[in-house]
Amino acid sequence: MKIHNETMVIRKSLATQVVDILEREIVEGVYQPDGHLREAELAKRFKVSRASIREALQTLASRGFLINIPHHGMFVAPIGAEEVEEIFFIRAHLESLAIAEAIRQQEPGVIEKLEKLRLEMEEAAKDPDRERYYNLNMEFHEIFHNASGKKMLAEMVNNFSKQTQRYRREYFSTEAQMARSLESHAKLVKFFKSGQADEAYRYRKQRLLENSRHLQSKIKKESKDQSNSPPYTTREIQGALV
Amino acid sequence: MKIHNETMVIRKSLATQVVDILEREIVEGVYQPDGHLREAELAKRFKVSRASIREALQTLASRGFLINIPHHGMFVAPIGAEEVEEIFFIRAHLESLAIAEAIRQQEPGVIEKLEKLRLEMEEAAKDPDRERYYNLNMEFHEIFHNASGKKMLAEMVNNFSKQTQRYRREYFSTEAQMARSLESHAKLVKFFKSGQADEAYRYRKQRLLENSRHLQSKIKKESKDQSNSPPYTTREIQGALV
DNA sequence: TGACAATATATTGTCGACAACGTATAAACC
DNA sequence: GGTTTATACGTTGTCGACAATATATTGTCA
Repeated sequence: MKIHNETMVIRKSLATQVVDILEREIVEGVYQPDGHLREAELAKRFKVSRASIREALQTLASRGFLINIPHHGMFVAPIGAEEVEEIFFIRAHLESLAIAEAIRQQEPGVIEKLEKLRLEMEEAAKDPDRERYYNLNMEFHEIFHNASGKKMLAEMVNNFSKQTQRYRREYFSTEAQMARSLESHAKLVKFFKSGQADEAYRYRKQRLLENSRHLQSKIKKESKDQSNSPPYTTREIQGALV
Repeated sequence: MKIHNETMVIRKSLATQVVDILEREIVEGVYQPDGHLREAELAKRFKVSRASIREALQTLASRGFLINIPHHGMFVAPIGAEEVEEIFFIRAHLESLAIAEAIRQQEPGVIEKLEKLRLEMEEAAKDPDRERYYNLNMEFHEIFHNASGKKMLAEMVNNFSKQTQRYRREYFSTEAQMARSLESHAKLVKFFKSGQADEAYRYRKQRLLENSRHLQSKIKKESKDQSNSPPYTTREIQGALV
């Protein structure tokens, strides 16, 4: 049997490519919360049709990065204190679940990858190279979640992580926080080695709920400083938001 | 101040209308698992352009009802034993969470609605009117979840419910099962009244995990009877599915 | 001048047509 | 006859244009 399609590489659709770029830019803060992503503008920038842009925007909306207001377009999802609380609340339960499952699974090769990443993170912390630490941290957790063997669960958890990423970015700002993060990873790796799934579950949940409280107080303080008014004010739109 | 937009009703986009119809049809089994939803066909049926159809299909895919295979289209998500297990696993944790939160919230008016629905369900069980019971059951749980005050959580849980709906349809087939369901609702209402959030959490989780096992064995038995081969067999597509 | 109506502008919503891709069928070659 | 190459077909992917909608601007009248 001959494989006549030698590329074997699935050519990504234009919409998918746009999604990848925009998602990263939203996470990195290039687009501010409540920012309006105009279709025509993006079509010109990426040199694709508005159809592809619309498809990309819809995908991002379904992932929670954008919100669609009919006849007004897509806006970067503004995450207030309440939303952060809710997202972290869900994360706290799902992510700890994924971790516990991964430990029960004991998929071969995982522990080595985690240990390797953990060591690299220690180096990055010493430097200190925050950007590198940040990326390694993401990778560490994604590998952990994927090792749960539950695809949907891992995908959901990874997506939630990305959503809160823009707020967590500033989390690793102080070295004390990085130290706490390192300790956390060491504990998780230890739990993995010894197969202590339940302990890891409780530990991770606890940590995430702590992070949630930490971030909430931070956001509340910020929003007090600059009481930002919503960009849309008409009665109809307000109604749509409810 | 005059409201010059007297409709005040948000005119739904064509895509949204199509979504509503197709989602129900998928849940009701009009479209079989692995069934191919052709854009041109649907466009002709609904008398709208393919653009609107594509948007609708993408939405349904993001909700987990369809899977997109590039250059081959959208197919009704086939849920095997593994997927059922995973969905129920996630549901067991998230739904019990929503219920516990709703009980902690004690939003006024909720308990009356739940009690009213529960009594109607008892009637439907006596009849027995399975269709009515089924719809009341859905409403009961949606109200419960929404009362959690956590919008995302409620939305996620409700969506998962719908996804497993096509398998649960046959669940209320015997009267013994309906009786167990009734008992479960009575317990949940009791927990709500007495504010026993933690008890409700444990109870609901337990029940869902039981349902999961029950359904899995059923599905496994079915698939043994009719070993259905996948509708797509080429190497490329198989690769895309991984 | 102030309220209301009419117009202009910007943006999303919808459409039909063509291009690209993958598969099945038919033709050509040994 | 069996294998390879070429062709035709069906379906999704992409595009540019037009329609519908909401807001902002201008014009009109008291």
